[in-house]
Amino acid sequence: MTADVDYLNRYDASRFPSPLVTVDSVLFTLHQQSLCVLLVERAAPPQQGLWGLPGGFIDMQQDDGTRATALRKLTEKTGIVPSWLEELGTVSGPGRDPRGWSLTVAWFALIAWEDCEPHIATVSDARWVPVEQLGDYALAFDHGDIIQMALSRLRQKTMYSLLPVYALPACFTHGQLQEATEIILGQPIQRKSLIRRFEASGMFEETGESAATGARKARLWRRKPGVDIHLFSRNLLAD
Amino acid sequence: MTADVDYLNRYDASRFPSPLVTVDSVLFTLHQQSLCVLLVERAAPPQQGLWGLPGGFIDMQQDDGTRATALRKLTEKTGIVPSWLEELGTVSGPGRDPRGWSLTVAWFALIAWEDCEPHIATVSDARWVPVEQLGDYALAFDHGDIIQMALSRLRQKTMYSLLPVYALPACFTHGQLQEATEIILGQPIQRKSLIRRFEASGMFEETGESAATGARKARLWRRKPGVDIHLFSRNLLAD
DNA sequence: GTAATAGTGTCTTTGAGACAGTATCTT
DNA sequence: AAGATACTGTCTCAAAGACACTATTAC
Repeated sequence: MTADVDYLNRYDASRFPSPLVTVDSVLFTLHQQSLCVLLVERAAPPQQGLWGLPGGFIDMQQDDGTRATALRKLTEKTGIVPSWLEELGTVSGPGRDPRGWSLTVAWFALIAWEDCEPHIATVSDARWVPVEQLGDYALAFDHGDIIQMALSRLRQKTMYSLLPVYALPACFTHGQLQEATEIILGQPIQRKSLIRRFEASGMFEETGESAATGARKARLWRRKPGVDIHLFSRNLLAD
Repeated sequence: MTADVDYLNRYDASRFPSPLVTVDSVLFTLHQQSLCVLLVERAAPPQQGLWGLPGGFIDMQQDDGTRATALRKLTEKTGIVPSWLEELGTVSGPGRDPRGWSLTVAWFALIAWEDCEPHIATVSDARWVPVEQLGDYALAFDHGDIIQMALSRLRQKTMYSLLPVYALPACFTHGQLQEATEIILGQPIQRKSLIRRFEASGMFEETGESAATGARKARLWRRKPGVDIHLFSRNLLAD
């Protein structure tokens, strides 16, 4: 290892050509019965004026990993920290960015509409787009593909976990979770199955409060602090 | 988009500091009742002499993505193309490589021992290490963590797919698949459950041949050409 | 024949799907 | 009381777990 000292003294990273590295996030939320993605209008070239994912370059001074980069960019746009953030994967190649060989680390996030709505309304270059309307937008680079990757991951994971809770406010009812799950999957699910899983997951506790969202008051629940997401060994909608 | 032309003429990637980008692979195989990982002795600094994952820098002339980089490096070491290769994720940060802020795209691969054994024997700086013996090796960077990520992904995926077939030769018996699965999971599984899945997957066809691996001859199977891996909606060993 | 591995039959168990039934709230 | 939503009970169904059983080969 002492050989390293010598080597590192002579090492100059800038001598080696290296790909352009960016970090982009697919941030989902639920609003008005629709699954929405946050898009940002590109203010500078390349592809100025097109819509794309929130993201950008790594700040090597500040960021201690690409998760930090993703969080920093998302917080700039939404004003809050997403309650779920996981790595989706990378896309790379010589042709996807006109500036040259590039690599993007894509992240995938969920947020409650209620939590960020006040802030996002003030940002004119960011917009929540329902997934069904994505076709109306000219998307930059391969961001359309990345969004499709994220969508399929979101739907897959919804089948074997209660991921949709991360798109709900801190306190919520069974009915809200069912609605969120159905919007994400695009089809109705059995309430009974959902509640069975809800109990079995051990992820939640009652607040004691109840909410009058419908005719009868519904109990309110919250995530137990510090409890990890539970993965089920069977899928919902397994046919 | 015409604004891009001007912009790109003036664009010089080397003006921006960028992280060190590498691609590393965790290549698994099965040998003598053990799950093994391919390790390579580092021939040059940093961390010369330590053992690490096969990998290296992207060749921006040749590689059309990090998958190509991973394949190129694996083929150099093993002489063959792995039958399974998927992206594991990235690790990044300022402290993991002494040369500075770095990012590694990690890939995860499976190969049949029989297919690469002749070649690997001739390469003195590469070695198959049974996972139980990883503790005996001083591993470079955070390669130990990456191997653990790969191991848990491999085991997880083995629970809801027949991934272990990719660690078998082109023709194999039910018994070999069961053995492979049990080695990977580290515990016995029900042969009946495995065969039920095997049939249901639609991934395989009989060769017509049979092999005398044990007392009674066993039928030989192969993967149907062009058929994708089947994902089950329930896990094996769900307790 | 025996021993050993290959392969099948079938009962149990688990958890999702379906849906009827009861409870509680607003009007 | 009526109507709506919240919640429960319970039957069916699909696939895994368990394990006994039969089949084929080597010796």
